[in-house]
This record gives sequence, C-alpha cells and structure tokens, in this order.
Amino acid sequence: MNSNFKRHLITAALPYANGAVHIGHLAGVYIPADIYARYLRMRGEDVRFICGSDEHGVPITIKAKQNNCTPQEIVDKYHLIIKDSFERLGISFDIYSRTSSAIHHKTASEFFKKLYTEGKFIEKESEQYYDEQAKQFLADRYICGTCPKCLAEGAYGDQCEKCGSTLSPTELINPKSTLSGNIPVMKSTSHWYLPLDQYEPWLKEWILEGHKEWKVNVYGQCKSWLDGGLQPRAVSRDLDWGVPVPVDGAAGKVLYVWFDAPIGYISNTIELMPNDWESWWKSEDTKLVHFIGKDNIVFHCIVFPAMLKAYGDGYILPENVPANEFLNLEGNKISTSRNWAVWLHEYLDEFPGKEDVLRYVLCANAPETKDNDFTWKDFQTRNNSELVGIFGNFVNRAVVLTHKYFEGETPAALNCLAIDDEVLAQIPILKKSIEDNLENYKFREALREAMNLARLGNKYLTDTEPWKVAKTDPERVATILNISLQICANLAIAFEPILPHTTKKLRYILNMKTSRWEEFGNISILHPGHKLNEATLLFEKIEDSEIEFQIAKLQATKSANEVQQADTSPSTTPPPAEPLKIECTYDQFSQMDIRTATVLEAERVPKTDKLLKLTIDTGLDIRTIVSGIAEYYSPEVMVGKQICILANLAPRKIKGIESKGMILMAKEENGKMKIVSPEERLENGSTIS
RNA sequence: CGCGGAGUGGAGCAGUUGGUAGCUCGUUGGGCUCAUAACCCAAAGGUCACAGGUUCGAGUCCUGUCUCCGUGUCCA
Repeated sequence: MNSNFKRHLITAALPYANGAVHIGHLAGVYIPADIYARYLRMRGEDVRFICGSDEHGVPITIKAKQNNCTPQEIVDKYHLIIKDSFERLGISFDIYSRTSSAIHHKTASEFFKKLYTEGKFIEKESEQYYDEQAKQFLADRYICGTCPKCLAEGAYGDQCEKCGSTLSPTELINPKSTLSGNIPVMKSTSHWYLPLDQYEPWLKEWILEGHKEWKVNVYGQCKSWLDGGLQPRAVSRDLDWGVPVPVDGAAGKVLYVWFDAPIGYISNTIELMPNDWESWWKSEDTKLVHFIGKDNIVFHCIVFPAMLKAYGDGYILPENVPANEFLNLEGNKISTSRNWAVWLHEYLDEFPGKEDVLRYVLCANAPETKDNDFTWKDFQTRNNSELVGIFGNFVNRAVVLTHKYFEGETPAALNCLAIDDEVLAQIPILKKSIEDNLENYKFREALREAMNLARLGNKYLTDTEPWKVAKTDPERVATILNISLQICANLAIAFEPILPHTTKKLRYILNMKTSRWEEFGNISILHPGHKLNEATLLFEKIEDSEIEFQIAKLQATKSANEVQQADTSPSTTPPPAEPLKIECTYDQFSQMDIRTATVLEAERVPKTDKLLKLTIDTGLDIRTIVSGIAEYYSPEVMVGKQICILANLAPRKIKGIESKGMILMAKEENGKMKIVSPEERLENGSTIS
C-alpha cells in the first residue's frame, strides 16, 4: 500500500440519465470501483467515492421530444431509477448526485468563467444550420436528410445509420430540421474552444513518460491521440438544455456536455464536503482514481486533465484511470436503444437476494483486458458450481460440523499437525496476492484468489475427514474445526469488498464483529468457546427454469426488434419522386459508355450486407463489378441475367476488390431497386444511347 | 481508411519484468458421504492465429501477413 497518500478520491463515470444502468456499466465501471473503495475503507484509508447522473446533452433533449415531455422529467425519472438500483446492489458511493443540481451549475459555470476571463479559450465563428421556425441552432442529431454516400434517407447530421459513414451536417442532401420539418438555413454562430493542442507537450510528458504503468488499452489509446496531434475542442453548444455559458451575449448557449460532466466529480465532492472539499482536489497527498469504460478514455485522460491544468489553482491529476473494455450479452453488443441488455433494476426485482451473485459473476468475467461475453448459462454455472458448490458449501460444512460435534461453540486448536500448518500458511500468501491484485486494479484475479481460500477449506476438510476422526479422536476434530472456522472468518474478510451482502450474512452466522482488513491472516479470529449462530445457506442454486425465463426474455426483445425494423423499413406513404437534376448536354451524355452485359458469376462480398461481386461478360472483356444490390438480388438469381452497365466508369476499389463499371438500376424513392435490362436478350456489348 | 485492443486445449478466460503452458466449466475414471447429489483426486485434450527474426531459451520482445472486436461518430 502506498502510504504517501493521505486520501483516496475515487470517481466512477457519471452514468448518462437517458436510460437505466445495465450489466455492461456494472462490469466496466461500478463494480470494480466499488470493490476498490470498500477495500481501501477496510484498510482504514480515508476514502471518498464520488458519482452522480450526467443529465445534460442532446440525446436527452431528443428523448424528451419523443416522449413529449421536458428534459427535466426524463432525467428525474432515470436519475431515481439509477440511484435506487445502485443502492440496492450495494455500490457504496459517498455521494450520488446529479449535474442538474444548483451546486453543479454554479461550479461548472464558475469553472468556465475563470478559464474565459483568463483567456484560456479561443473563440471561433462558424456557420451552422439554424431552424428559423424553432428559432434555434440545430445539433447534428437534429438534422436529417439523404446520405451523400449511400443515398439512404433519414441519415442524421453526424452519421448515416444505413451505411455507417461519418457525416457532417453540411454534407447531407436535402437537409431537414427534425424539430419543424423545415429546411434549415446556414447562420453564423460563435463558440469557445479549449486549445488542446497547446497542452499536447505537457500531456505527452505526463502520460507517455510519467504513466507507463497505466493499462495497455488506456495508454495505447492516449498515445494514439497524442501522436495524432490534438485539435482545439469546442466547449459550448447552441442548446437550451444544460449549464448556460456565463458570458454576456451567450444567450442560448450551454456548456458542451463533455466539458460539464467531469466537473460533476468536483461539484459532487463540494456537495458532499462543502468546507473541506479542496483538500480532496488540491492536495498532492490525495490519490485520485477515475474508473471508466474504454469509450471515456480520451475525456478522462486528455480533455479533463487539460481542463484542470488550464484552471491551475493546485488541482491534482488522476494517478490512474483503470478503464475496462466492453461486456457483450449472449454474443451481441449491449445496446440501450435496441433494449439488448440486462437492466440492473429488473435484475434486482427478478433475483431478490442475489445482488452478490451478479457482483460475483460480473467481477469474475469482467472485461479487464478485452471484450468479454455475458451469458445466462455462464451466470448459472458460476453461481451453482462456484458460489454454491465451493464457497457456500465449505462454510456450511464447517458450521454444520461444529454444531454437530461442539454444540455450535468454537473448539480449541490444541496441537497442530503438519497438514494444519501447511493450510494455515496459505492464508497470508493468499492475502498478499489479493492485496496486490486489488491495488493494481486486477479485480478478477483478486476474486480468483479469494475463491482459492474457500477451495483450500474444502480440500482441508476432505483431507482431514473430521466426520471419521470423530469416532476415535474428538480432540483432533476440535483442531480441524477450529482451523476450518478460522478459514471461514478469513473468508468473511477477504470477500467483504466484493460480496458485501454475503459477508454480512457470513459474519452473522459466525457471530463475528470485525471486518477490518488487518484481521485478515489472523488464525485465531474466533476464540475457543465463541458461540456460532445457526447455519443458514449463503447461496442457493439457480434452476434451469429461471435461466430459461431470462433467455426467453432476450429472445422476445430480439424478435420485437426484428418486427420493428420490418415495420419501419417500407415507407407508409409513397414518397414523391426525386427532383430533377441540373440540365446536361448531349456531349456529357455521350461520354458515357453504356452497354449490355451478362452476369457469369455472382457471390456475396464477405462481411457486407449489401455488396455482390459479379463477374460479367461485356462483349469486350470479362470483368469484375462490385454492386450494392445484395438486399434485392441473391447471387443465384443474378447469374445469367442480362444487365446494362456503365462500362467506362473509373475503376474503384470497394472492400479491397477492384470494381470496373457500374450496373444501371432503377430506384424508387423509398429505396427499392430493380435491374434495368433490355426487353429482349441482345448480344453482350450492345451499346445503349 | 487511420488508430487502439485481441487471437492460448470442446466452451469461457488467466498468463505481471522472456526460464518446464495455467484456471473455471464440460468429458472420462476413481475416492468420500460432514455438506445445497455438494466436495476431493486423477486422466484425456493445446505445434499459445500464421510466417520470419532476436536469444542459450519466446505465449511473452521485434518485423510482416491473416482474422475478430472497438474507435473516429451521444452511449461502460
């Protein structure tokens, strides 16, 4: 334990209040952070564990519009759900507040103002879309139109969900405001930018030189950003939901959510400790650790530190930023919008009393080094064979035997044999390993080692066979059970950070008061004559039917998603035909070499939804064309078809395959496409004019 | 496309600074019966994605190739 630090300030990423918390969030952030916080508290360290809801930003305003309510109503709803479910799971925040609080608005506002006054920002003017009817600038997500890359309708200002390409709002064809449906106009607006580029040398020094010990995924991500060169980053947005920019003439502007959110860590600390919060944020002897998911790396390692550096005034920087990777669910990416998730509040309702089972499984399978998969089958196996079979069973064996042979009183260990000493010697070794792992954010390994203590107990009982020895040598049984009970008591401490509900039960069974980490390793925690309570089960089996229910629930979600997609894809009203393009000359037309050809072979391009690779006979040559028609034509149907192609189109590589030419297709406004081909079969290479 | 991460026995995962390849589950056989048919032991099963290189020695370091995931684009 590094004793240079007097205080430990632990933050967990602020959950975004447009949805509930799911297992991905837990495995990635909150469970590791909670284990760490609980461990340090047990060691007697001075700890504050800070979190709260992140309640600003565009997605929340969109969700409010969809639900026909105010953003405040949205965040109120989810803030309560999130806060409540964290509490029930036993995430031991010292404070769980929210960024819509008055104290946060004040803190963030003042933070901005100081940087503004000291000239730490640059102000830039740019042209952005503006909705004249709604009288507001449009965030990227408030603009939709035709994707310039794939020509799909309904692309957003930042991204086309059809083809996945990144867009900027100005690229969209026929842009429309999603607020009013009107065509937006370009209007000039000014924003403040944090010139991250100015902090680049300092960040490089601090991270690349100073924190080589950070996890490889974190370090690698930072290095890639820093090597790529940092750009000034906007810290304000034209929006009416958020912390208003505290500058004259900035009406209608709020702090960008990524500027505002990390300040939430500070404001929540202020709310918790109005008088001495500064010693927690501005003393070199405070150890600050941010627990986050991998998508947050850049904000916590680069943007927020740069903000703090710009602010100065003694703000400390994080010692470490242990970011986890992602957890998948039954082989698919967890998604809030597609409802592909195990929601914490639903889990807690459906598995009452099994908070620790979730904590255990998510810790044991945490995506510490790479994306991992959560499956209900694995959840069941881990519960039944590890928690029930190993941990619960060992405690039960030891306690039941003590009741049976010693009426529930801890017997005395009179003389130890070699096997006893060997077992006892393992305890401090495991303790050391667990400590090292916890202090290095390797919670999965720490858990494994803690389980090994229970395994050790089971093996010890099997090896010593007290139920047999009882017939001949009661004194020997006393020693065996004493040692077994000491292992139980040590288990109660070892598991306290990870499974707090279970260890509470276990301490009750053992009638044990202490849960100080120092006591871990002590082999006489329970003194001879110490009375135990009745044996109750720590864990119970999870039946197949419960797992089948959960799997069916996910299956239903999957089906619902498919139905929904089928519903939305064909347009209900036939859209108007596309407007006339600009006039062209005959010369321009005659430059195009259009001719007939026949498809010889067709196959799908791997890993794509829409592409077919076609080998065609043009009459002149045999060539390859890649075409985006797989949604409408299968490879088998295409073979033998006569088609029309633009033969002199410049070749282009698509997915690594050189495509020479383009198939002529007729396309309906709703996206439906059909091949254009001559009424009768003609010679290949017949020209079309 | 740029960047980051990952590819290890049937499945899911560990392998910290290079030194005999581990764990859980599953399979097979055995032991035990105190315990929630739980526990303990043993066996089978891996050319550590592929190809080169550095080294006395490489899963581990270097180079190249292939594949998967993530990211760039609100979301752990």
